[in-house]
Order: sequence, then C-alpha cells, then structure tokens
Amino acid sequence: MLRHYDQLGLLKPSQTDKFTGYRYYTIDQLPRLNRILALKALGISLEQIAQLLGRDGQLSAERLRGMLELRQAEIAQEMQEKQRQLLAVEARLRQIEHEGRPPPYEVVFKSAPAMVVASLRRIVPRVDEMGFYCLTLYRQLYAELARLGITPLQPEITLYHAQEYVETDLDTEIAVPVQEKHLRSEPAAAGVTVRELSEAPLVAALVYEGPFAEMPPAVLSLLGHAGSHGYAFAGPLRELHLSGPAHTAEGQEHPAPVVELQIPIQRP
Amino acid sequence: MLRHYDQLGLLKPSQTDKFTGYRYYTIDQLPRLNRILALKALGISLEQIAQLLGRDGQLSAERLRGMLELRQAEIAQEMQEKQRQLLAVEARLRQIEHEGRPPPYEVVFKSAPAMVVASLRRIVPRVDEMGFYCLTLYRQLYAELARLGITPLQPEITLYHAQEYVETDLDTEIAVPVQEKHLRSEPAAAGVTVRELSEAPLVAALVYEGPFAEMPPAVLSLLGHAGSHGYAFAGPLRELHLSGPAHTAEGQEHPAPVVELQIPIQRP
DNA sequence: TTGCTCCTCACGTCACGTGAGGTGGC
DNA sequence: TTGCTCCTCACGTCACGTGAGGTGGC
Repeated sequence: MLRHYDQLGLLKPSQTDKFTGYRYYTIDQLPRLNRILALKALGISLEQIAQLLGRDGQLSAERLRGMLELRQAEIAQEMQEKQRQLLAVEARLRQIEHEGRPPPYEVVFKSAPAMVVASLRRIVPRVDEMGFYCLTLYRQLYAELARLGITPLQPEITLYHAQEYVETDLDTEIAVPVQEKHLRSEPAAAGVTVRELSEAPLVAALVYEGPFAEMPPAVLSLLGHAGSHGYAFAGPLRELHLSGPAHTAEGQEHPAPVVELQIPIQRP
Repeated sequence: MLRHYDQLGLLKPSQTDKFTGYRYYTIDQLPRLNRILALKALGISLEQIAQLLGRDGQLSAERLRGMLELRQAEIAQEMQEKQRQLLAVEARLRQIEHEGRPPPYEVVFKSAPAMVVASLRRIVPRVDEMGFYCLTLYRQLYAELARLGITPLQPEITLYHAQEYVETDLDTEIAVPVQEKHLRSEPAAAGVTVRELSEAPLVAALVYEGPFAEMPPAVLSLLGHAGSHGYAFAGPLRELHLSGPAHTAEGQEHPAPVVELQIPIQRP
C-alpha cells in the first residue's frame, strides 16, 4: 500500500536510502496517512483524496464538504442498486422454492418501438382453437398482402386484447409489419386493417423457445413477474414470432419457434 | 459487450464470416443472452455465470440456488458497508456544519499492545499546572532510571486516570516503556513503579501535532467521536509522545510534538 | 466516391495483490 | 552461512470502454 501511495505521489517517504531503496517515514507523516485512510474508508478514490489533501495536507472545508455531499449522493445510489439486487435475488430464490426448478426463461425490461402493421382481428371462442384460428388468419392475411403487392416484414405479432386472463372469447389480432408508406394507401382487402402499432415505452419481455402448446406457463410467469413488481398493465400482450412465420406453407406449425412475449406496463 | 462475451466463450456467435470476421447470431441465442444479462443484473460475475450456464445453457436449480444464497449474503455485507460509509459521511458533514472547518486530525480504531513501563503517579491540582508537573515528573523518572541503569524506550506515555473530564485534581501517571526483564527486578527507587500496561483490544486513536496547550480540543473530539458511536470507555486516556520526549534536557517543552491520543473502548 | 457498420489489436480503468528474482545488515 | 525484511519490475484483477487504423457492401 505504501509503495502504491509513493508511486501515486500521495504519500512519499520523507527519505529513501540511496543504496538500498528502503523507504523511511517520519512520525509526522502519520496524520497524513490517517487522513488518507479515513477518507478512503468513506469510499473516496485515491485520486480525489490527492486533490483534497494537495501537497501540504491542509484540506479546505468547502472542497471537503462538496466531495462529501457528492459521495453521499453516490452512496445513496449504490444502496438503491444493492437493494434492487437483493430483492431480485430473493424473488428468484422464492421462485425456486415454489416451482422446484428455475424457469427456462428470463424476464427483461425494455422499450418496444412503434411500427406499421397490417392486421386481422377476431374473437376466438375457445383457447384450444387458437392454433387453428391463427393458422387460418395468418394464411388469409398473407394471401391478401400478396394480392395487394405488399411485402410482409418480420416478425409476425399476435396481440391478445383481453384485459385479463381468459380462456374463452379471446379478442385476438394477428399482425404483420409492413413498410410505413402503406399506412396512407387505402387497403381494398377484406377485413385487413393497416394501422400503427404504437410505441410501448416500457414492456416486460421474455424470450420463449418451444411448442406453442407449452407457452401458457411462460405467459403466466411474465404476467406474474410484472405484477409482483407492482406494475400495471398498459396494453395488449404481444407475441412476436422471432424465428419467422409460425406456420409453413403446408399448414404445419413450427415445432419449436422462438417467441418473444411482451406486456406493456406502467410504473405504479 | 458481445465481443467480450465471445472472447470469454460465454456467448459465441453461431457463425463468423470467414473473410470479414463479422459476428452473426441467431434468434435462438437470445434466451442465453437474456439469462446472462439477468444473472449479471444480480451482481453475479461473468465467470460464475459461465459456470452456471455451462455449454448447453441449462442451469441446475441446485447450483443456482447455492449461488443465489451466496450472493444474498454478499449483498447483505455490501449493504452494511454502504450503510457504514453513509453514516460516516453524514457524521463528517454535521461536524463541518457545527465547527465551520474540518478538524486537523482523524479518528481511527485499532488495538494497542501490552508493554512494560516504569511510571510515577500523582494528583495534579489544576489543569494549568499540568505542563509544570509533567516536566518535573518526567525529569525525575528519567533520573531514577539512569541511576538504576535501566534504558528508557519510546514512546513516553502520559495516562489520565480520571473517569470523566475534570479540570482539577487530575490523577495523572507518567510512564516510559522499559525492557520486559525489569518487571521482575525490585525497583529500589523513590516512587517509581515498574508494571505491565495491559493490552487494549480496541482503542479510538488520533494523531495530534502541535503545542500541548492546544491539545484539549483534540481530546474532546476523540472522546466525543467514540462516545457518539455508542462506545463505552474502558480505561484511562493514553497520550503517547511519538516524536520523542516531550521536554528537552534544558526543560523546554517540544514546540510542536506529534502525539497519539488513545482511549480504550468497549463495544456497547 | 462517401458514409456506415463492422472488424482487430492494444491500452486504460482502480487499488492494490502476488510472485519472481535480488540485496544489505544482523 | 542463514533468515529476515526490504527492494524492483511486471503481470493480474473485472467487465468492459476507448481510440487507432482498417475493410466490405450499399
């Protein structure tokens, strides 16, 4: 430590043996060392300490006060961060206790940009008919887009407009991003709407990989996670098909698609 | 970040262009990235994350739980440290507010070793006679030691046996360390006691530099500091003359001695 | 031809800690 | 002669950030 402080010029030995290089300190260097250690114990950097102490070791009350107030704010920040970490760690531990094993996905918070989509919206009577409805609707949507000469972009997005978790009469919208210019041109297709899907400044999201049939636990986990952090839902659940269209041309469902689930939220 | 993870082998691109070196990732690498980011947000190191995730990205519930519990304990430690720092910063700020400028010394906590001392003990009637008494007593003590052929060691220590801060009838002991062997030999000198000054496992200490006459504020600061941290005093105040004997042979007081003040304390 | 986005080194951050290899005085 | 304590490099820590200098496709 003393070698380090010597190198930094923070505390130089009062004398150095010319032949052996031994560092010799005098008793009256003790106050300066104590001052350095005391400031260091507050978490102040050596560089800042060097600025405070200067060459003579006198510290101005004003500059010290400024630095302490700065440090006070920093510590508050750091404690908040630790607090956040602690809550998150505890939440994960509880999760493991309850479910026996860690979930195969992670919830992250981010924003989702606005985009222009072509979409179809229907009420799906029962949850177990969702697969069939989506297949049909996406096929119909892609056919209409082809007829209109509009190039579909990626990823497909299925939106669930239900305000809460329901298993019947699901208000479902299937959407495909298109170029912005198509927003103005009147779509002459049956039931196809071209609209802007607005930006979501904050969403809780997770990436799920596996069959659609096994997705509900992931949905519940996402909603539960966001809910348990005290957020309020601020829009329909979005299901992004990141690994491409959910269905092949032959009407086969993708066996293990990569899906991003997003729920727009508001800070409580 | 991705370059770094590539280098560590934590998240390698599924494909790297042979000619340009461009890193290409696939959509199904997203879950692994999210897992990495989620664990990192808990303050877990990349090395530990690599151990947890392994090559396949499956994390065992047991190992995760172990690591989370470890991390939980770490965070608790870190928060305690921050809490300590915050209190210390606040204490220093209050000090500046009250006194207008930072004190020229720092209080540190440490232990003080046991040692054998030769000493004289007297009641000093008034605090303003302390200088004269000490001069006389130290002169007498050194004379007796010389007569007995005992080599005085350093540093001189003055002990104040009063249980509280008083200004009259101060129970004062002046002491000089001597070699351990003198503890057994009967001292045939007038009033000189050879005794063990016991170890103090915990003392609050500060190093003061300046005239003896201006030392009282430092003493009050030390006692106040230890007291305000909730410690109980556990022995007489010790005044170590680090820069050598306080008086010259001619009876002059050292103009700006380096003095270490120690107050033995107990955790509350 | 000009931007743009990617690339590869290589060095810096912060406060020391840790060897490797060496030396003077007891 | 042997320990002991000091010395001087030089590299490692941790998770990237920051240039410098260069490149392929629009």
